[in-house]
Order: sequence, then structure tokens, then C-alpha cells
Amino acid sequence: MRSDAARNRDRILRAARELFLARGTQVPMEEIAEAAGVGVGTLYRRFPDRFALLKAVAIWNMGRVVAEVTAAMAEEPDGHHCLARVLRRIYELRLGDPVPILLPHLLEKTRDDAEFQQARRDAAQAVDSMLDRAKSDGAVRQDLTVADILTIATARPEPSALLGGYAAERLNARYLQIVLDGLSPHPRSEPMAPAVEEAEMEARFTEVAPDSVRPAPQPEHT
Amino acid sequence: MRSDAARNRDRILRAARELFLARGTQVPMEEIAEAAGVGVGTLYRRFPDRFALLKAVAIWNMGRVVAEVTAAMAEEPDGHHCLARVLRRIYELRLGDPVPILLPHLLEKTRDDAEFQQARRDAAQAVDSMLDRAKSDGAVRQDLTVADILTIATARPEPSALLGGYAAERLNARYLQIVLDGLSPHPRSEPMAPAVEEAEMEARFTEVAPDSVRPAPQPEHT
Amino acid sequence: MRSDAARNRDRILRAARELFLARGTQVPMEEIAEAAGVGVGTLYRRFPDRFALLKAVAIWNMGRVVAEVTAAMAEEPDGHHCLARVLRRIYELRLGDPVPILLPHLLEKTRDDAEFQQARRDAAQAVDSMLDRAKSDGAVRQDLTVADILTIATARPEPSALLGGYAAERLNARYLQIVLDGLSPHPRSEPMAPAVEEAEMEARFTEVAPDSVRPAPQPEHT
Amino acid sequence: MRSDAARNRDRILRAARELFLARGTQVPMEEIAEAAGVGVGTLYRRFPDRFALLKAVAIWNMGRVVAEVTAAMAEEPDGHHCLARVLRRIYELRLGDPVPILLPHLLEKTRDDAEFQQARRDAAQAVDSMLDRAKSDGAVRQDLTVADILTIATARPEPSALLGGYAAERLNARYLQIVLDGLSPHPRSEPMAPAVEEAEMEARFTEVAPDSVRPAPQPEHT
DNA sequence: CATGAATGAGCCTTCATTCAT
DNA sequence: TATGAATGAAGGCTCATTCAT
Repeated sequence: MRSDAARNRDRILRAARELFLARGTQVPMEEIAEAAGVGVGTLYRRFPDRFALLKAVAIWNMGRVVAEVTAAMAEEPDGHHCLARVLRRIYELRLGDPVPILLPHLLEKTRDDAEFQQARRDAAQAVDSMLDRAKSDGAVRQDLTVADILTIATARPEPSALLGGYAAERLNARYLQIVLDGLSPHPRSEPMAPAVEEAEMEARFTEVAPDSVRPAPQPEHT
Repeated sequence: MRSDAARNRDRILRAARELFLARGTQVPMEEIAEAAGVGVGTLYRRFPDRFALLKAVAIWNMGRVVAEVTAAMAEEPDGHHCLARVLRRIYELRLGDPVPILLPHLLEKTRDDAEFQQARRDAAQAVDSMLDRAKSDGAVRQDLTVADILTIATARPEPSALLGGYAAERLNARYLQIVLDGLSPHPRSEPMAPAVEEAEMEARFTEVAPDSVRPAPQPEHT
Repeated sequence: MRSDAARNRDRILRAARELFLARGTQVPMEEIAEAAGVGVGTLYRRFPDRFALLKAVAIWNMGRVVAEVTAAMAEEPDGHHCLARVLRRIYELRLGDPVPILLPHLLEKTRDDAEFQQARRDAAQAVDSMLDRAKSDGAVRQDLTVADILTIATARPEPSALLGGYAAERLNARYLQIVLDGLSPHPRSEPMAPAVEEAEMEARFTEVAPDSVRPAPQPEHT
Repeated sequence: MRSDAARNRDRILRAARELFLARGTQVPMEEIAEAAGVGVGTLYRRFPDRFALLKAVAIWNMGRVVAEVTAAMAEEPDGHHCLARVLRRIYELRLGDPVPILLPHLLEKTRDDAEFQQARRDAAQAVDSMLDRAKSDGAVRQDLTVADILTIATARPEPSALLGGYAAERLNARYLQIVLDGLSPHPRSEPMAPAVEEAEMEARFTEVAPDSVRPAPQPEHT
């Protein structure tokens, strides 16, 4: 029965991740339950409310980032290909989508969630190790930090919004190449704004951001 | 009262644009009405449903893109600064946000909307003229097309999703510089995937995209 | 301008009568105004609320009953044909439809309305004179009163409800003939329940009906 | 809880039938729910929209017609009393009211509804068998068909519209006797319009009625 | 006077969550 | 423990009526 419960949890999580992406984070809980092949009651037993589900999906996404980095590090020949592959996967799987991975108000509510914070640190560390390798290989500028890479991860192009899916793959590929070119060390590059260090990212979870750069309020996910 | 009505329409539009960004496109119509200082009835008289409002905001956004390009072309010294300024403004004002400017299903429903299509063409043309100038100035690769620039416009970084607003301005500035670097002509750049020409974009509104690259279904905006 | 106003009133009344029949008495006031070719403001100037419109239509209907009786009395050869024609016209024009001619709560509210009461008396008197002639001609039983005829007027057959309009004319004609046969004097007829005299009808507008025979409450017409 | 659910469905149906008659088919769903002692959500779970409720009530009404016929056939001494009793019950219970039993547009939407069509056929058959017996007993003309009886069923007198309920019982009784007299075989009767056979009624559900006899458009029930 | 814009109460419907079975 | 029935708060939308132009 323990295994049944675990299987249910897993099916719910998969269904939720897919439906959140396909139909938005407000998708009815009943649809998620149905897609998972369980009753709503079961869904609520595993995840007491919608937020718990969002958090679980976010943790799953972060774990997936670690997995993608690990695989790329093992299989790609150099830092450039490694970075290219991971970014491509993040966009493909929409792992960096602001919704639902890391909504501001989700961050607020997860500040004290050990599991969530651990997953976040693991993901940042994995990306950081990948960035180190890219720097060593001379694939990217030395003044980049993990915050830059994660920022790029959130900047998923959506050419389908322009072309309804037409030529989306080509446009995505071109976008990725442009970004990678931009990341590479150019003699002519002007100096950038000061880098954001990992320590600063970490600090975010203890300090409160200055009002001037507060993110826009986000919709409550009930 | 014609003038009153026009003023109300305008106030509703502004309120909608702001609330769609701040609280999502599902924000209660009543809140939009309240923010605009009118009753719901008035809102519904001007915009028969939520979709009409989304469309009007999208048209406004596209008009704003034209205005930003025009201003930049007039005031900036060269193609590089022009492009940089416009992209920065697009991100700042969130003019290229997939929501609500150009959701796939919004495109479907606007295929036969003359005003919408005109606004879209005007925006594309403005961006294209800016791109031409940037090419003439040697500021960007010659193999770029307007589709690439618009794709970039949709790829707005959201560092606040990672840092809750902390250092967002610096990260945004760094992201923009990375992209601009990537757009600049590099001798070492590998060839890109075939460019998407403006004619292909235009074709999107008559042909139907191949199934293989259909965008994910989107939430209904009622 | 007096004539313009009168023309408007008339157009509104016609539109209201038609729309009440075609789409029910809850049809939006704005539709009535549009069908009449005036603005809602004008409609409300002539008829302060929906009830005023219902009342005016009811008065018009009763006037039409008088007109139909008058024409039939003048043109038909005998009491039988006269009665048959008037009943047919009442059904055709739906002059006796409970809605909106004589809803119970409409009666309540019109108890003190002189114009309405006069129209009602005129209609009853016209029908009564027609009934007298039919009795003189031996076309109907002697024990009938105007209340019976008016009751029959409210019993409009609606075969379209059964057959979607198919054969409606034939079924209506057959129904009418059945009723007329039933009205004719049969030696074999059993005695009927006591007749309702006109004086009793008149009394209804001063007394209050006994609770036991109160009509079902009717929907408020706002 | 299956039994609870069934009990709720039943209570909703009863409440709906009563309120549709008492206050019209536009009665707020919430009132129906309240009268049934359930929440609106429960009502909507059983009946997804107002139309589903109308349909269910119509089916209930048709079933009741069958029950009334069956009882009358078993308990009444002859065809005359049987017919009289059933018509009286139909009027008393308002089983033949155009609303909600058999509205034209309801027929349209139920053309493919197996349960509805079965109920309709059962009711027609029951009435037909009763008519056969009446003919055998010499209680009615031989040239009547079930369509005539059903047409009569829709022609419910509403004397309360004239008298506010005063003397309604007597007037109803007299109306019924008049109709029954009209139905009885008179040597002196003129020939009637051609009868509508049951086969023609049945055909109505496959063919489309000729435009000339289309029923008036009916109010949408949401 | 005529118009139609503005208002907001009210009804329909959905869906998050609870809880009886 | 799994289910799905029940609840009711919340939001979309309509429309009667008022009132500024």
C-alpha cells in the first residue's frame, strides 16, 4: 500500500506539471486528479492545497535541472556544448519558467521550507559547477556568475507567440546561439554591470529586497 | 458625452494593462473596473468580454513598440544604441510579454481582425527598419531578421523569480548586454539555423503551422 | 412634435407586443427600444417601467377584442360564425394569452387603473353582446356566460409544443371546432356546473378571492 | 452515498417542477436549490444547466401522464370517465403546460435524447390507448387522433387570469365539460379538418416543419 | 425631447476544499 | 485509504433604470 501511495503521488505530480504548463497554474484541481487517474480526495490527501502542488512541481523541476547538468557534464566534450545543451533542455522542458518554478510569492512562502531550499541550492550549485567548467574551457566570459545563467534560464523565448508555432524550432535555435555568442568572451565587449555573486543570491533568502526593485505582485494561487 | 466615453475607454485600457501585468490576465473584471474608476457595466459596454480587453491591450502594446522605435531612431546616435534602447524599453514595459500581447490562441482569434493585423504589421515594420539601420551600422549580424528580434523581445528575463527582486536591475542590464553581444557580428560565430524572413511571418496568418511545432495549448481567457 | 411623440409611443407599443409574444415578457427593454427604432431613454419617457408597458399592451389587446367582435358582428351571417371567427382571431392574435394580457398580479396592480378597467369592461361587454346573439340564434347553450367564453379565450391550444409547428393549423382548426361543438346546445348534455355570471366577474375587482382558489404566484416583471 | 445522491436528485426535481410552475422557468437556480434543501453546487452537479433541469421535469411530466392514464384506465368505469379524469388531472397538475413540458426549442434540443424521446412515445401511446377505449365505448368521435387529445392537453384554461382565482374551479369544470361535449359523437357535427395521425406526429421528429407553420420563437432558457 | 452612456444589483456558473461513505 | 458528493464563496456577465449631454 505504501507503494500504491507513492505511485499515486507520482502520477499526480506528473499530471500537475503537465497541466500547469499546458493550461496554466489555475487549472482545476479536479482536472489534475482526473489526469492522474485518482479522485480529488486522493489528490488533497497528498497535497493539502494548490500551493503544495506548485511547490512540489518546483522542487521536481529543480531536481531535473541537476539531472540535466549531471548528464551534460558527463556526456558533453566541453564547457560550451555542456552549457548549450543544458540551456536548450531548460527551455525545452520549461524548467526555468517563472511559473510555477520560482514565483516571487512562492519564494516568500518557501523561505523556511527545508526541502525546497535544499533543492534550490543543489540546482544553483550544479549550474555553478557547469559554469566553472565553461570558464575553464574559455567558453564564456570570466565575469559571469550563476545568477546570470539562471537569469538567462528564465528568459525563455516564445516565438510561437509571434508565429503560432511556425518556425519555432529554428527561431529557438537561433536565439540560443545568439545568447551563447553573447556569453562567449569578446575582446570588444564593454564592461558589464557588476556581477551578482552566489553569496548575494543566497542572501536573498534572509534579507528582504529593497523596495525599489520589488517584483510585481503575483496572482494568488488560491 | 462622447468625450467622456472616450476618456473612460482609455482609463479602462490603462487599468487593464497594468492589472494584467501585475496580477495576471485572470484578474477579476471588477477590479479592472474599479481601478479605472468606472462600474463593471461600463467596462462591459466598451469591451464585451475579457478577450476584447486582451486584444485592445495587445494592440496598445504594439502601438507602443512603434512609438518606442520611432523615438529611438530619432534620438539615438547609431543602430547599436537604438536597438539596445528599444529592447530595454520592451523589457521594461513588458511589451513583448507573451501574455497578453500575442498568445497563440489570441492570434487564432485575431486572424481576421483588421485593426489587430494592422497594428501587428506596423510593429513588425518598425522593428524591421530599426534592424536595417543596425545592419547598416555594422552593429549586428547580417543574417538576422525581424523574427529574431521579436523572438528576443519575447524572452524577457525575470531575475526577480530567482532573487525576489534583489539585484534585478543589474541582472537585467547584464542579460541585455549579453544578448546584444550575441547579436553583434562575430568572425568566430558558427552559422546559424536558416533565418526566418518577414514574408514567412506574414504567411503565418494565412497558412496553418505544421503540427510538429504547434504551441502548447493555452489557458482560455474566458 | 406632439405627433412625433404619438408616433413613437405607437411604435414602442407595437414592438413591445410583438416581442412579448415572440420572446417572452422578460425581453430586454433595450431590444424593445431598438425594435421600435428609438433609444431606451425615449421608451422610459413614455412608459416609466416594464409594468406600464405590459399594461398598455393589455389595454391594446382588449381594444382589439372589441374591434374583432365589432367586425364579426357586422360581417358574419349568424351567431355561430361570429363566435367562431372571434375565437379564431383571439387565438391567432393571442389576445387571450395569460401573458401579458391578464396576469393575476397585473390584475392586482390595475384594480384602480381607470383606463385599464374601462378597457376590460368594454371587452367583456362586447363579448357578452356576441354571446347574446349566439344564444338568440340557438348556436350555443343558454346557460353560458361571458366568463365561459373568456375562459375559453385563455385556453389557447399550442400544438406546436407537441409537433413543432407541424400540422398546427389543422390541429388548431380541429380544436376550435371541438370547442364550438361543445358550446352548442345538446339535448343529451349533462347539466354543467353553475355558470359564472358577469356580476361575479365584476365583483372580483372589489372583493378578494378566497384563498383556496388563489392563482399561483407569478413571476415579478421587475 | 449513492442513495443520498439519488434522494437529492429527486428533491431537486420536485422543487424545480413546483417553482417552474409557480414562478416561471426563469426562477433563480439558487431558489430551486434552497427549496430542495441543497446547495447550488449540488444542483449543478446533477443538472449541468437550466435546460437539463427543464428536460428532466418534462420527462417527469410525461411519466406522470402515463401514470394518470394507467390509473384512470384501471379505476374508471368507461371511456368517457377515463378521458374526463385524465384531462382534468392534466390540467390540475399542469402536465400539458407548454412550459416546461414541450417547448418548441426544447423539442429541437431533445431530438436525439433517447430518454426524452422514449418518455414522449410512452406518453403518446398511453393517451392513444385511452382514446381507443373511448372510441370503443362510443364516448368520442371516431375521427379523433391522439394529436387532438394532446392539443387539448396544451389548451389549459386559466380563468384566474380573468378572475384572480375567483370561481376558478367552476369555470375549469365547465370548460372541461364543454370540451368533452365537443369530443362526443354528434350526428349534427360538421365534418372536421383532416385528422392528424400518430404517424404524422412521429414524423415530426425526423422531418422539419414547413416554414408556414413554424411556432413563434421562444425565450431562451439560458 | 431624444439619446445612449453609466451604474450596480442580481443571477448563473465554476471550483477549491471538506467530509461522509 | 480512496472516492466523489456537497458546499458556498467568488467571479462573469446582463440588464433595468437613471441621468448627463
